[in-house]
Amino acid sequence: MRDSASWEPTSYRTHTIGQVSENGASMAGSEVTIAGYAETVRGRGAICFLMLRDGTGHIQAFLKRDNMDEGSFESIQSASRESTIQVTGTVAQKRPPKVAEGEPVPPPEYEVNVSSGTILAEAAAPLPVGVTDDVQVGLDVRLDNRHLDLRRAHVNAMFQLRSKVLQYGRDHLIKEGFQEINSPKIIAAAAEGGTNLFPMKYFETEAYLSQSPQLYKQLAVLGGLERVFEIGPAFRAEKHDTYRHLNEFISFDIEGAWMDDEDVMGVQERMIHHIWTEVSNNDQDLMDVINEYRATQGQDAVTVDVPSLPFPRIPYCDAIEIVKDGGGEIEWGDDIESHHCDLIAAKYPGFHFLPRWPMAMKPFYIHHKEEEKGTTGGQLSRGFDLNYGRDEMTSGGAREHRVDVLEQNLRNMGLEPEDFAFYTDGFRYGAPPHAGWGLGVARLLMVLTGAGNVREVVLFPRDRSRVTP
RNA sequence: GCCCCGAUGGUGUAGUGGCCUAUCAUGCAGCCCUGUCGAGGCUGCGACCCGGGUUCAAAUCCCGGUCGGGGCGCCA
Repeated sequence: MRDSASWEPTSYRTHTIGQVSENGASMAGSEVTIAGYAETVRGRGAICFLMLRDGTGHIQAFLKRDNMDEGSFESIQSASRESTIQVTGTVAQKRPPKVAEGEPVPPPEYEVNVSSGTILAEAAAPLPVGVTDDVQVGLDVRLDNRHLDLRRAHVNAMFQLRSKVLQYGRDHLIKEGFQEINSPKIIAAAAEGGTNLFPMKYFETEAYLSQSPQLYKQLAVLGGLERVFEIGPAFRAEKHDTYRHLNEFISFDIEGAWMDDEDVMGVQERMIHHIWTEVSNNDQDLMDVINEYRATQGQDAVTVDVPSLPFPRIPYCDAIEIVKDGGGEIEWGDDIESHHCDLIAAKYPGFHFLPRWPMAMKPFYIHHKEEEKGTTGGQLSRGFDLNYGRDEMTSGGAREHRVDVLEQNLRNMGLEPEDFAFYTDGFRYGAPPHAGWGLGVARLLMVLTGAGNVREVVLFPRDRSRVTP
């Protein structure tokens, strides 16, 4: 539940439910108006218990037929679950619950003795997914009814954590001198070869949805913005169907001048360290809500283990050896696949960088040094990944700032430098060496919250077969 | 794109050719109970994805479709 201590009153309430339930002792006797969802309504003829929930807490409203207008008493008593209800009344201490012999007496709780109330909007029944039911609902049904799914405490907690993660990440980057930018999402050409783009009609011409801010954040740095970051959508028209892929996702990107791959790996590990530290210090209550739910599902609790710095660095050539030693079939030059990552993760649980990939496997904008060769003599690059377990979180690297090499790289990959003139022209008038990375926000959230599917931590996910709601 | 699996009330499930007029939970409706609080008790409501086929008989077996799940590829 959110901390609402500083929230101002609104037209519909004098206090949040959190403000009342957390300050019951000092507020006892004062009149409040609150509003929320009806979590349960227990009627007993002459009296009625209404459990109300808003985004900040729960509280019981106590209704007595003699104390209020009979019509509104009747309507609230017969209200369906999840209806929104506004009540006005006096804060008072609840009668303590019966406890078994020998059990500890719980601390005093407070309720609102209602003098008037209104149903703001009746909820249809039955609910397509229960908000407080024990039955476990399939993900697809939940996503079809995300508006109700979000009312569940642990789902709500995940999205509050998401907001916190972005906040802490922003705070850290700003502290390191990065400034936030927004790059265009409607573009004329592929930013990187390889991934499929969604075409769209743009007046009389054809355009595409951007699959990465890559080229634009580089242009911002070349232009002198020095250190930039962007948190924005990326679109990929790939027909993948896995727990970790979506066709629209939020990419957390940075780019910095006068930096190489090692420098931006440092930025990344410090940022993740900061995020984990802050969550650990400030948001354990949200983790508790998630863990309460996990316990009901027989899942282990997730803990916020602040990773130590620096993160391990396992150069590509070493990673190949680890996979081979673990019995995996792989050769230098092969991609490191998910089952290979399991072998590496067995040795390096937690976050770990995989730097110095073969140049042939990296996009044209990745920098390489001619003298850096792999174990079989192949050209290495200054591109890296950040993995956690078997999952890739980040892809990044030092960028190629030599325009002649950049154009040769394009040609090597079967692309026409002329098609990228808008980009390569940015390198013709003095380009600072620079580096950066792109981080999948939802993948990071999966690690933090223990979510087994990226869709859990995306509000309205877009995959191959889902464009609604 | 490839491989494997699945579809039963609103939701989650039991079910392995006849015991199915289909189980249980949750939900919903109603009744009982004047302080409940995971409320409780009683009564009721509500389902075999669609289209073909096999069979005396199909929720159950076969084929096709649709939708979903898992794995892989590709990536963040």
